[in-house]
Amino acid sequence: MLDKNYNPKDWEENIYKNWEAAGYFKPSMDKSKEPFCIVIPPANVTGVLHMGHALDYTLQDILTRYNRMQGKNVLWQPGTDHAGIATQMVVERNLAKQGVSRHDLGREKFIETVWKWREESGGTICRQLRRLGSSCDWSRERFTMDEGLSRAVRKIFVNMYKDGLIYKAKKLVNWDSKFMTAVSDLEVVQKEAMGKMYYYRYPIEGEEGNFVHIATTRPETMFGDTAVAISKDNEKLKHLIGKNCIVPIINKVIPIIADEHADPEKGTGAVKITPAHDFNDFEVGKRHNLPLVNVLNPDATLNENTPFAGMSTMQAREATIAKLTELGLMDKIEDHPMVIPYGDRSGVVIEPMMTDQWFVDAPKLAVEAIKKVENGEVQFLPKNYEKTYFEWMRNIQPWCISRQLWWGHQMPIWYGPDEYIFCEENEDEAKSAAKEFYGHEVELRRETDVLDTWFSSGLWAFSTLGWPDKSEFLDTFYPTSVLVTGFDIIFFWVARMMMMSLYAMKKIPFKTVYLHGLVRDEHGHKMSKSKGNTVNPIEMIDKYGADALRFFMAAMETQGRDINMSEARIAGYRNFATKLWNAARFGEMNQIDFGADFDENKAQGQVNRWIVAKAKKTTKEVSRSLNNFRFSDAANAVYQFVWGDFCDWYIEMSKPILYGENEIEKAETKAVFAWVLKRIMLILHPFMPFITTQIWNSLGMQDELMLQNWVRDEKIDTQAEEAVDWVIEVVSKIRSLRVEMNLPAGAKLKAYLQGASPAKDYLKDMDKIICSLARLEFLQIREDEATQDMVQVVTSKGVILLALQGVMDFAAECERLTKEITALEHNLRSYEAKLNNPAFVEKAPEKVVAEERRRQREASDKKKKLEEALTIIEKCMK
RNA sequence: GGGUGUGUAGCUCAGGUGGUUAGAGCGCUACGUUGACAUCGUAGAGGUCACAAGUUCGAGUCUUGUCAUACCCACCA
Repeated sequence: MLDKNYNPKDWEENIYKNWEAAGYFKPSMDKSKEPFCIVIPPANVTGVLHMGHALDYTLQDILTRYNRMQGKNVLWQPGTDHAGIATQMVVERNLAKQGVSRHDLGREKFIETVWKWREESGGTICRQLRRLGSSCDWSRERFTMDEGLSRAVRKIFVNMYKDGLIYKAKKLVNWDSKFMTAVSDLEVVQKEAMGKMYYYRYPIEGEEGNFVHIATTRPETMFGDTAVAISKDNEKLKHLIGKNCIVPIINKVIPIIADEHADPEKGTGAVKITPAHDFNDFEVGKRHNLPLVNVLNPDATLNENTPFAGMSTMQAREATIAKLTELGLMDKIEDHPMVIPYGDRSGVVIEPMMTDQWFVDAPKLAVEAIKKVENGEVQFLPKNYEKTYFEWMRNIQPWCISRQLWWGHQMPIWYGPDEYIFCEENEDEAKSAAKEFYGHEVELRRETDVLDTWFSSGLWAFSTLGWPDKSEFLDTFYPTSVLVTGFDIIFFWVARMMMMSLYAMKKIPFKTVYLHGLVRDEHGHKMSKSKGNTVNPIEMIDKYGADALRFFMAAMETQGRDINMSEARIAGYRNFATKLWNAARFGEMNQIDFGADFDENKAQGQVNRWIVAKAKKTTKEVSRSLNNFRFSDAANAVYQFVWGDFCDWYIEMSKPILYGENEIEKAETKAVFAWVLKRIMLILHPFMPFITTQIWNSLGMQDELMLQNWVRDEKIDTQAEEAVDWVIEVVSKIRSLRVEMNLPAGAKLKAYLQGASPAKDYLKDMDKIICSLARLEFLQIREDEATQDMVQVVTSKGVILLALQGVMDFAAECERLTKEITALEHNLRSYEAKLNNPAFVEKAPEKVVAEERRRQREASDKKKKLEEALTIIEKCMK
């Protein structure tokens, strides 16, 4: 039995528990079935569910449930990510509240704390995923730092190192001075800001009063200058090339060199070269063999190579300018728009810094990864993201994978006494390798750096399936079927997965990449905590049910475009669920037996045949749309069928039969009703798994809905469609006329059909239905002419004549209409006068004028309508 | 500087290969408690499909340009 009201909160969580307990999310592992697999984009363990997750996971669950219902062997592989920097940051912040720093604890204790913290709060996002209805196989849940995945990370690392694809190098990298670690290019965000350009001059060595003028946005780095560059094409300045100049304050002599990096058009044409703190200067330095002078400490304060050791860069900048001014070397300071790099997590300015770091040879790995997309083995949807992917991959830089953090996969690298590198999967192997190398046992020192989180995420498609061990799951499900993720993650994750998977497996990780957009607020602004415009999906679920939120996501998802949040719309889909709930209750109240088998092809009644055809058409449309990842088309097709065809028309049309005397018709209609409702449960289930299961179970169905088979390749009987579509047309037109002519709502009209076949034939079966829906006393066929008191309703298949005699008082109505028309005419005159007044039109605000025009148009339209009605009535009176 | 989107009803958005009268939800107006449902029903108002030119028998849809707007990448001494 169904409750009187639709209250999803009462049973959603319970239904989920039953599914999970029964093991329905596990793949069948039936070898004869086609495999289908999605690996979940691992959520940050520290995270809580946001709208982006809700979208991402809803789409995946729809695909998972749909394919499961296709009878495939389906695995949705879940898991979470250790999210190095993000997690370490959260735990450090927690510790700070107790006045403890990670250094107080030491590395080992700190990592213990992180693990403990994960145990306590790490399950949140997975619990929230369950609230959404996600049918992933939780028994296979993985974590990027669990034992198996850590082993995969070490193995890949060792292999790549030995293949020369991972190497250590002293390079200029992006340095985050808050976390005191290197970060990759992708973790740096460029922000525009108004800064200052400082113009000052360096004296030329041995030429009193001669200077080279330079311009810079970062004067405090001048202590790291090891040259000044000028273009050899710079006619004005090229005479200085070859001379030396003096860095003031520290009085250091540096050469003036020729380099094309110095654009004569920019700045002063002469550039100070600071190879240790600028990516361009670094390249210049390499070309000219310039020494590197580091002027910063890891926390971005100035070091002892400068006169301002210990100062922050901003303090040092001021001090430098003050000193230069004192020395009389400042020329000018100008406002200058510039782009400053910030750490995406730390929010502090990123400094290019010379350090020892580890790199993956991404340019080499990219070659295959590009090819597989070019040749179509991997397809991006929407397709234009392939261009973005190519663009990035073809210009890819070596990937800095080492992080000077504590939380993460410590690199499997050991150093011998002479710093010789041993890269092995564990300490024992490293030791024996060292023993072999040195001829005796030695003390080894392990590398303290950890790996970029995305290194382990990059292995996700195969590591979660059991790699490097032999695994039935790996054999069955790799390559996976489709990857669903946000477009913002293409570089971070999709590209890395392509490269790592192709390296490790020699096979693509997935066949299709479906990229969706961002969920924005209702006005299209990006959601952010600082703006305070975030919406919590769990709150939406509490308020409207998970099904409503899911359906919203599906219905809004078109071709990967961004989605604007709309609570009103979610409420609308809750209403849709209520509507369906009540339709099911209607069936229940009419003692419909849902358990009985029925061959829908045997239905005789027009209306029954019609709804069966519509149901099959909708099924086909949903299949076709989901096969092509057209989520909104699929959702809208079901929505329109359930609310429009089934509730608005079929239920109303079946009432006269259900309440009538014809037992044969009644029995068939009940059977068809049951068949259609069950079909709705089936095709709606991927979108709204909770309500469909609840109704299914409440109606006494024994088998589990989510394991039912989807129906394919049905014959659709299109013959019945035309008849019922005409009935709908007739009823709609009569209803319109009733309102337009102001007929009393309860008045029963006499109606006659003037028409030939097929309308006449349709009438045989359906006059009762038309009468009931259009509130007619009767509808008969009439061959002779219409009498005066009749109005014509023209339909596509014949004319319906409505007899108005006795329904309304013609004289009174005539008087009412005339009065109303007179009043409107009066109004129209006043609008016209106003709008013809040039003073009004020119001086009044545009809005007011437009409003006046709108009123005028409205009044004029209404007048026309009333006049038409009056004409009809006058005719009737004759 | 290079690239990718978007611009359709008051609001938020749909409109694969060009084809009757351009759709939906919300909002709005009028009416309505008829034996599933007021979380509802019936009817209705509301659009120069950003602008301009072109291709075509026919353009919201294709081409070119303009304007507006969002994002991505790179660079900026």
